[in-house]
Amino acid sequence: MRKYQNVLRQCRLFEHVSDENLLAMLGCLHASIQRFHKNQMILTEGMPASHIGIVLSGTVQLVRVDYYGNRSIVASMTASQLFGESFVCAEVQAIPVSIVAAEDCEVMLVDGRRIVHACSNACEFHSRMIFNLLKIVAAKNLLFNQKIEITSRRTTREKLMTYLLQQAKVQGSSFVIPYNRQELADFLEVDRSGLSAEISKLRREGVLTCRKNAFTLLREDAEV
Amino acid sequence: MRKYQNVLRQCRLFEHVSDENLLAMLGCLHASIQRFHKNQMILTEGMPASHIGIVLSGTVQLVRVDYYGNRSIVASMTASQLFGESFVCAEVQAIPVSIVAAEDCEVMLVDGRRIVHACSNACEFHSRMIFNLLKIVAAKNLLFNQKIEITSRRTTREKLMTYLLQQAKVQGSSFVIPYNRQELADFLEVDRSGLSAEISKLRREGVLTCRKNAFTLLREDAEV
DNA sequence: CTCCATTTGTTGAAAATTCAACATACATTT
DNA sequence: AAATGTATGTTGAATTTTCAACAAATGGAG
Repeated sequence: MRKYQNVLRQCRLFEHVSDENLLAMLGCLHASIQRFHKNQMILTEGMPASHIGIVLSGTVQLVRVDYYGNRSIVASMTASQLFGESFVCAEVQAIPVSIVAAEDCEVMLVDGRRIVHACSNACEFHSRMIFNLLKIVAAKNLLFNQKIEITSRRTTREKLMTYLLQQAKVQGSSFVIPYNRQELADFLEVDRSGLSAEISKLRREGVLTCRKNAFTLLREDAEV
Repeated sequence: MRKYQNVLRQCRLFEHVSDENLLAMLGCLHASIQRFHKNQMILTEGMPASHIGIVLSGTVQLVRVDYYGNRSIVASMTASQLFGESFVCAEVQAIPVSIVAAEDCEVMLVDGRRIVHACSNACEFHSRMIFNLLKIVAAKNLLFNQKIEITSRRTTREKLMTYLLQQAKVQGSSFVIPYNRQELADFLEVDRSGLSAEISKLRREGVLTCRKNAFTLLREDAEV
């Protein structure tokens, strides 16, 4: 566990928790560390919502695959970020999405019900964790809002620019995105080839430059 | 306040709170009741996130209007439901959406920071409310997931059917939706005329019947 | 370095959406 | 009952997306 202490300290779930207490809490939560290879399922749609995951290394994606096999990427999480917490907190029977390893990764799984339900050990950090969880889940809500802002746009160009401008707002006009072209298309909910064409067009128009996943916005005034 | 006790008792924010304590808490939260007419703004995009609203009567909508005036309805809330809580809990500077009265309505506004920040009165129900808030915010998260399931579909028909099947799952095959045609289009993020055309087509195909906002699904096996 | 597999870019045809304009239905008021 | 305003349905043209197929580029492995 010690090996992961730095990542865990970054995790907002343990904000304002001292290192020694952290280890005690992990025991209380039945924490276990697991490794997953790229494309492996971590949590599968339909499973009961019992565990909360903490990404220790690598990247995991929240994905939904419909009846026809169309993949849709809802969100992407990297080191120190949580997944599955909303399903546990809302006490759903079956989780409505899957969590997949986007690359080789390590995750810590904890028994979510030990957080949400009363802790029999009367663990004094229980309420601190609930408070932290509230902030985390609320922040996810904002992420969903951003995602809806994107998908509410009607054209591929508008969706792409809305996403890129969101990123530029946080990271500055040069930034790296966590998606390759196919993944970006699955996140923006558009056709990959159409997306590639649109990126080329924006490049020709001098709105942006990009090299793989690294984008630079040149004229942020460009009409979205 | 007494007049609204029934609605407030329904509100999950006050779950496991006795009536007498409820009144005390409302004082602690600086609760005020306000009336809004149809189409009036309750909270406007860009405002600081300070208040949590509880719908007492009528319907409010979470909307986003883009640069070109295209309206997008993110969600709709009725009596006893909360709005604005995620923005307060996530401590954002400016709220990213607006809250509008979809019809004449009454709402209770409470000072959200009094919930999220330490209560100086050491109010003993503070932690109970935080716990309730966690469940509410997590449940909203699931709603967003449903919304994304809808908007991730590519065609108007698929978006509509996804929404109707979601409703049928909860309410049974006959149900009333909280949207007129234009609002439904703004919620599904599609063109209104195209939506009308698709509804007519589904009607002709014998997949559903509808009268205004009341829908009945006839063949739920219909391919989405 | 070459080969192979994967990713990204390009293109044209088919399908679907959007847009605008109008027709019809519905509800309310005068 | 007529008139008015709003909501809903219909249609065709223009735009955009999707789909499929292929070309080009990239990145590792041997």
